[in-house]
Amino acid sequence: MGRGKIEIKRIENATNRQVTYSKRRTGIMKKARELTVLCDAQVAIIMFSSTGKYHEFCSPGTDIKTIFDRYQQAIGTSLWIEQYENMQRTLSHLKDINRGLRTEIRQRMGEDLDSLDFDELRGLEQNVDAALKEVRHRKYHVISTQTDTYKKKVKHSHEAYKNLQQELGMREDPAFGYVDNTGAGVAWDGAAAALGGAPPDMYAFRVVPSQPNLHGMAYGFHDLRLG
Amino acid sequence: MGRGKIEIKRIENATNRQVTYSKRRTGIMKKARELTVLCDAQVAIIMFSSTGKYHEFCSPGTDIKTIFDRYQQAIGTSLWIEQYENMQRTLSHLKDINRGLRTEIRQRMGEDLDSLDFDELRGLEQNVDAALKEVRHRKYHVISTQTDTYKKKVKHSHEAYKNLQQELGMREDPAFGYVDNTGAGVAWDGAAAALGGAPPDMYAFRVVPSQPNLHGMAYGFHDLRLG
DNA sequence: ATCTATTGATAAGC
DNA sequence: TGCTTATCAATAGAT
Repeated sequence: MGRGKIEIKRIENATNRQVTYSKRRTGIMKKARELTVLCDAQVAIIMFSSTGKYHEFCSPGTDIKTIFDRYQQAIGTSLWIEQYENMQRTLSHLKDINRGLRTEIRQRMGEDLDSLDFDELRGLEQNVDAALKEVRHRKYHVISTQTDTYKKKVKHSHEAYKNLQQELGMREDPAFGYVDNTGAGVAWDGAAAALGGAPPDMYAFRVVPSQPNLHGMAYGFHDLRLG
Repeated sequence: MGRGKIEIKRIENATNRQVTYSKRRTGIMKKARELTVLCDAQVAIIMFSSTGKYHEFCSPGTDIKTIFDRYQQAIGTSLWIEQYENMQRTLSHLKDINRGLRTEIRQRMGEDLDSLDFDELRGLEQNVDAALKEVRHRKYHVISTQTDTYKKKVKHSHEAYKNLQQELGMREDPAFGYVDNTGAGVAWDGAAAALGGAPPDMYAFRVVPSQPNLHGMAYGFHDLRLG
């Protein structure tokens, strides 16, 4: 229908293609509107041109989402609804788990114990007691390991210092009678400081007196509302 | 286009309407297909007849859901997608939180302590220690409350027993010289047993030697996978 | 955009 | 539904 018949295949000329798209798009929309009125039907059309522009048609009195939902239900594979409900289930399950975990943490902190009976309290006590031993053990392990490390570092530094001093003494021109002990001493102090401070403060490194944090949460305070 | 021009308004004759629906539907589908091929466009059409039957058209190489998603994104009011992504975010956030909570519980149980530095260990130790005191305190509270309760019950029972014995002694015919002390004694033992066992075992009621449970989870073991 | 020659769609009838 | 055909509508190509 036009000045000549055309083959139904992709129009290579981009301009021509765009023009034809516009004309025929209008035609389809009109047909859809007529169908809607004549036959009392519901029609939804979504179109994307090759240039990415979109156009839509929808029967009056409804909207595309409604028709799409109805379509999903009709076709049975209401993938989305199913997926949505699945997510909702997963979510509430996760929230339940979350609630339980927070309750357990509170109880491990010695709060909210009213709901526990004697056996549960006994179990909790034993468990927390065992945990305390573990934590202490680990703490002592860490502290002794660090102490050893620092001892070694200090020892090595001291040896390096003595070697340096010795070398300097050999290279120094005895005629000048001058040895830069001050400079060497400063270097030594600097090395010791860089290693985290020398004894007597060995156990005080990086100690913060306030509530310590773990994973961004302070032990002793938790936001126990549901996320 | 037909044997006569028709007005674009609802066709009252149902049969006629249905026939026209079929014919025009086919026409639109054909037009849509041609548009797809000629102009390299993506088209999705959903149609519902007045009788509720549905028909669809979709450009080859894609599907209606894809086009609808693209449409939702294009139009901006991607209500559904937004809601979906919101849920997805909430979900992964909850999962992260749960992961953190499980880690904290494990650490409160004395496990997975390697990642903690000295300060964190010190804070954890103090916290667990305080919690242990709380739990012990609560346990003693529960036990003393229960002990009092049982003492009272035992006392009441004993009084009831004495009253009963007295009443029996008054009603018993003294001529027979017989009082059923054995039976009363058995009754008394039964009452004591029903109350949870008599003293020296007062503290052993309902003690289960295995791992106690709390909220369906045993202290000392947790399913620490993500829900 | 607008204009037409031409093809395409379809109303009515069977 | 499917086929036919007279008629009207859509549109290809030019301007």
